[in-house]
Amino acid sequence: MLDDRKLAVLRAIVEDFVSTNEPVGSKALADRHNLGVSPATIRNDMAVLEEQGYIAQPHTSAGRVPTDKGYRLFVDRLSTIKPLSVAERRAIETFLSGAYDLDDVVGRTVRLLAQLTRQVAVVQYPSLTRSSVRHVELVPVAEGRLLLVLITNTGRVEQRLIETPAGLSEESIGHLRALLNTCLDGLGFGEVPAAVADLPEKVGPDDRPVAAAVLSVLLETLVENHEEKIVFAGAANLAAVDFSQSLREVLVALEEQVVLMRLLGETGDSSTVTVRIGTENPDLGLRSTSVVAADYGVGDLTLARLGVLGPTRMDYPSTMGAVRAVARYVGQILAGS
Amino acid sequence: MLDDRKLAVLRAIVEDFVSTNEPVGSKALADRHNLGVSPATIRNDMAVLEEQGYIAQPHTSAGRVPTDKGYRLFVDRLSTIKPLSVAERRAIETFLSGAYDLDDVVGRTVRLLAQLTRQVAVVQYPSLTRSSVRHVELVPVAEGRLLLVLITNTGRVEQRLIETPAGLSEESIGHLRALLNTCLDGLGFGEVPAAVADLPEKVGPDDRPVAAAVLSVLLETLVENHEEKIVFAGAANLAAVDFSQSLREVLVALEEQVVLMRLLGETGDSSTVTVRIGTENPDLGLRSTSVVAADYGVGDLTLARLGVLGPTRMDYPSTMGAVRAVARYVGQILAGS
DNA sequence: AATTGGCACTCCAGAGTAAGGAGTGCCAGC
DNA sequence: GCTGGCACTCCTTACTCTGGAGTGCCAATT
Repeated sequence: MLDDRKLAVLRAIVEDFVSTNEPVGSKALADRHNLGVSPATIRNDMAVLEEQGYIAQPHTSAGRVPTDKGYRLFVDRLSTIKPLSVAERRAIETFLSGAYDLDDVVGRTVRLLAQLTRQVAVVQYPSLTRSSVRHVELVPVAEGRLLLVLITNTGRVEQRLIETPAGLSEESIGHLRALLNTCLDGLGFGEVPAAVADLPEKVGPDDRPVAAAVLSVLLETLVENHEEKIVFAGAANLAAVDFSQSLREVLVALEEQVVLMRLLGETGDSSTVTVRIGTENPDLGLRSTSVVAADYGVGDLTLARLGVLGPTRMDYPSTMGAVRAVARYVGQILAGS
Repeated sequence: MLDDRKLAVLRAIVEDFVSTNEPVGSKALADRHNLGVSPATIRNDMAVLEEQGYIAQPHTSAGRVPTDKGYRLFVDRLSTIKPLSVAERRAIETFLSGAYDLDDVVGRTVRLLAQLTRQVAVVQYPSLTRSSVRHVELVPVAEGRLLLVLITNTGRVEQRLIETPAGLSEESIGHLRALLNTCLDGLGFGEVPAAVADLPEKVGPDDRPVAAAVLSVLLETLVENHEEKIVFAGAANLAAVDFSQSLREVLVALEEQVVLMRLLGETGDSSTVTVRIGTENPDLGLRSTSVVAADYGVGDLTLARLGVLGPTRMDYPSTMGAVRAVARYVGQILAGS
């Protein structure tokens, strides 16, 4: 349907439009890229591309602009991921290796990615459902209140307050803590519910209510797992692009954890980097943005996702390169710690 | 120098400009506020106010706009903090009391404040320097790496990775943990350095290097305290106001922890709510914004600050009311947990 | 002495008009 | 199937013009 030259024209249109942000016409194309044909021929090709929905004109007698469908074709068949330069790789490495805990790793990653791509970066914390228990701690913080602290193998630390019956002895707490740790150490979070089911029966009758309270909070934290932690950075980069009135919508979307989660999408179908373009996004406020995302993890184990959000009119090859590289380095850093 | 009527005129100008965002003229003033005098008289007063630098005109033959100096006078002498409505108070209370840990309290607070004021809210985590140690935990996460987890009386949980010599026994770790806890429990963070100074001497010779490593990380975390944690929310509200090109600058400033810290300013000079107007701010990118901030804490103990950032042209009385109210409620919530 | 109405003046905002130019679609010729 | 030519469209920019809001000043009034 589309011969090679038409594809080349589409590629040229995307590249020019991305770099100039202005509708591109047949003459400019013929000048800047040596396609070996005249503007008139290009016009004919453009007419076909437009008919098939890959490009559109803002108004009669203007140049052409890629549609979402056009970008999609570009990403799928007309471009290759652009590897980062050596200097960039080195910068990533040194910047990330300075991190001293998980919060810091995630914080540095998200800032790094935002700076590298000059867009908004989004990073999800290593998912609880794919982690395992390293240690459980119970700390009394006040009469009738315990702090449950949960440390995962990925270094993530979860904390949760528990209301307990008054008059709980130090000894009972110690006992419970020991029980929990022997029960749970090293367990994947999926296995936790089964492992702790009979916990109340293992403690003295007086401590049953406490055990039950701790258990319910524990399960709530892990299994329902309703608060996947996720952060973003680089909002300022949005203001640089001309988003006109939709900037507000984008900012609103970014502040909603839920939207952010949906944005990164399901963890990948094996392909390294996934791209969502414009209306392919689930959220209405983000019709004119694209998301480039990838899984990251240690070895074969996928921990979570990270990505970049920007205007549909973005430099996909470079952005995909940056996302892929950062995802790999984060994996390495996490593996090392 | 400025009689009552001139002050009334200034107040009217500020109020009208804040609500309409347009330069206000003498006629409009005479119509909307019953000042009991004619527009001509008001014009004379305005000429005086302008001469003294309280108001300015964008261009000849336009209405007047308050200057930073004008807002300052308004805040200091012409307005009173506007208490929140009962409904608003109740909403705050229920919203905040649903929080289940410190992260959650801070997160809810910042979102609440942003929503309440329709501006950007900034909340600092309870300062480490004013907290005390509740519990110290050492968890091995891999060969040669320990995770130091520190729990404060305010419920804040700090984590930090420690590189240790290899071949550390479970027993040594347990010993060190016990030592740390007995040394430090209940101590204010200012007292920590002195208390742990002789720690290496209390452990066996083999464990000295580990003890030293733990100690240096601990001190680094607490005393240097170089990373005051601080969060913001409501960036989307910035887009609603017309910040023209400076929006980018403001967003950039917001993403810098350091700038954010300076923004909230020193912990208060006893007055409940402090206001920084336009050029009074330390940061250049924020010349056209104002910051309304307050301390929060439990009882007499100040823990940290929170506040709101918006255009200089903001509704100061309401914003101050919201900041004051939220600061109080956060204190109550923290006291209760 | 303070206040007021009148008046000429300034200057922005918005609407209308015109010229320029980039780009298109179509067609006939190669 | 490609190309050059040509008429046409319509955006962009600049310019002009007018209406109106607002000012500053002054002479009259209280």
